[in-house]
Amino acid sequence: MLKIGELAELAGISRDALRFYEKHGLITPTARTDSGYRLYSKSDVLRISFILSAKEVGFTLNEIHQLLELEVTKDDKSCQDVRQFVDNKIQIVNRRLTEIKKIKQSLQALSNACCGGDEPATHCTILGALSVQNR
Amino acid sequence: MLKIGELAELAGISRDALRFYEKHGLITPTARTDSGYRLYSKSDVLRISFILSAKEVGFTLNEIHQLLELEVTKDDKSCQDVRQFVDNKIQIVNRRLTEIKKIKQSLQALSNACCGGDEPATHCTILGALSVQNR
DNA sequence: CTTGACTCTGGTCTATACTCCAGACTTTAT
DNA sequence: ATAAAGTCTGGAGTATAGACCAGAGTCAAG
Repeated sequence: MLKIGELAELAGISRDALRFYEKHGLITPTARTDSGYRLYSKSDVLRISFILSAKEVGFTLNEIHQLLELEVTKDDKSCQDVRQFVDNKIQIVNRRLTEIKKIKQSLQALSNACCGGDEPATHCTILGALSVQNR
Repeated sequence: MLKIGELAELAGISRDALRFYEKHGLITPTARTDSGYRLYSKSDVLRISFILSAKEVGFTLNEIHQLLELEVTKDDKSCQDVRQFVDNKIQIVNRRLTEIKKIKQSLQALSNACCGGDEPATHCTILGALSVQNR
């Protein structure tokens, strides 16, 4: 079991962030010491790693909270609810994936085009690189 | 040339957002009418579309501002500066690309696994789907 | 057994990215 | 020609995601 400082270092975030996530219901330490120190288990580590991934992808803490709360209880209703919610998120993710590939190409075009080459200067701004893409 | 409301609708954002971007130096309308109405050109539309893409990818308005300001003036110094800045952003983009693929797989696993199948209920939370991935 | 590092709760403060008025002017439709 | 819809500036308000601080308790090492 890890104390808050240890988990914070492992995850690369601050203790305050961990307490903040707890306050907003994203994670609860598996246990506490007698003196009240938070103790995090292995599955807490997995949970934090999911939270950070999802954040990186652009989900808000609120959305992440909802994702973590999702549970299919095997009846049809919960199933439909979950499926609809998740499929909606997948759409969002797909849109981001498209955008991120576009931006990546523009950045790479910019990085490649300008140094030492004899490309026209129009390639040498991000919008130049972008409009080259668009052709 | 488009008025602010027309561009806002085209881009799917609010007029206030457009004025906000302007206030923060991300875009300036190509012209104004005699009465002071903003007029946006085609290249303004491209610029807004870049801003929105970059936002979707998770860049802050500040970073986007820097990206839009980038200009290689063909001397070695500006070239090096730009290259370093851009390569750094590419790294960030690559990290996000990795994360987004992970999350997408988890979401898809969750969407597929739970409805109608006879998978164990452990697959039926996002963390269940995630730890299935990890195996 | 004390000193320094860590943790606790509760609270205030900050940056980012807008949204939402208010009051005045302009344009468009009937 | 007038009403409705759109635009202007300036300023206040809001949500999100923490950072930072104070005062008090806790733990580990010399």
